[in-house]
Amino acid sequence: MSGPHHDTGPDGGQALGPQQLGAYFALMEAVSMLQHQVEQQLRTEGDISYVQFQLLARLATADGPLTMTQLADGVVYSRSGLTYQAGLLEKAGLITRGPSPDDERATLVAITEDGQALFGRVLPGHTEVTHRLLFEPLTDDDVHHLGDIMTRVRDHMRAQPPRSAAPRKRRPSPVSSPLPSAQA
Amino acid sequence: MSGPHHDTGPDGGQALGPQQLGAYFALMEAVSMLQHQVEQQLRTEGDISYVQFQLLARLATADGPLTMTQLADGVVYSRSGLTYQAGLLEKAGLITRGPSPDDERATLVAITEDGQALFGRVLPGHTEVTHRLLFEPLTDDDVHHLGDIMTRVRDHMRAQPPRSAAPRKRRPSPVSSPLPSAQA
DNA sequence: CCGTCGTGCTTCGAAGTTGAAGCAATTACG
DNA sequence: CGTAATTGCTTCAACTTCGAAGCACGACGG
Repeated sequence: MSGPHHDTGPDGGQALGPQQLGAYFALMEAVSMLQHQVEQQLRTEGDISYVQFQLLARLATADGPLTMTQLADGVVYSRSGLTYQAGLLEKAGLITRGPSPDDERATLVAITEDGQALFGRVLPGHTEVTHRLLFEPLTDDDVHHLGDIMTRVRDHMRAQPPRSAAPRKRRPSPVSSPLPSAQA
Repeated sequence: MSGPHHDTGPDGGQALGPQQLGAYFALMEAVSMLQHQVEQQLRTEGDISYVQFQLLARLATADGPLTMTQLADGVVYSRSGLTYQAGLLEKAGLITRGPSPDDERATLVAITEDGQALFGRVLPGHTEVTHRLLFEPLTDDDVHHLGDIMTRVRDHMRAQPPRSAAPRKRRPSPVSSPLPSAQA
């Protein structure tokens, strides 16, 4: 058993072994395919994108309204992207945006009944696709391993310091993600 | 085509257990973060996108020139996307496009020396990022498991018949902005 | 109070992706 | 051969995303 060795290679770079290359490629391709299929399903059944689904999911499982910043965390990389998507969702009547009583510069976002209804309508299909494509060929043991491995990787990545200076101060309030968060 | 009938609930959906949910979320978030970091590195060191890197990689490791279709396979989901990217790469002098002697409608794409040089220049950084973010917290055993699991998942997905095989079109309403609040 | 800085969100322009439509070459089939 | 269906690629319009710049509010320090 070897530990998590990460020696710097003799050539200055880190060479990836065949085992690692295979894992890397399979991982990226499989996730890419899964994402694509999930998008198809969400578009077909609910006419929403994966990003919009994630936003609805966050709002549906949150206790109350969220600010734009809280909502964006882990779903999109830019605030402007969230502004755009929130505009679409609001226009569709799935969410509402209103000023915060405390901070008038903040915008509180809440899910509407239509939004919850839509979320409930597409969730089974989402689950079905995920199950059929991802979990069907896996044993319980595999799932356990996968979760353990990817959780460790994710936490490791989160702990990595940003390569460049933070353009703006980050909000260190990591909310327990009850729903899919694509990235931080 | 109806899949496996493992009906576990009255709503016809497959419920995902906590173990599966955790694995799913960690998987998606970790890959998303990894992709983002890789894009940053490629943009910084070589001024190319991840897609462009993948295309160069395919050409660099292929025996000879590839057709557009062969090149697109597994990298982009639309042919037009490849046309666009190939245009950029050709303009940058990294690849060449020419007609095929056999099929005159086909376009053969080959990598130039500049393209190979650029690929060789950014590859170490790519490897380094992948190693640092993905493999550093993993043991050799983990990598083996991950590769095994994801390879099975990928092959399983590849074997899945396209959803558009037989069924007729149901509702071709490609509305993206105005989300229909259709009360089913 | 008042000026300054930091924070929350939006607007704007640039770049990339997709699906549908279109064109040219090839193959299938009488 | 001759016509029709198919294949390979490109063009085009619509949509999405991001980063930089901008606006408005809130927190401090004088």
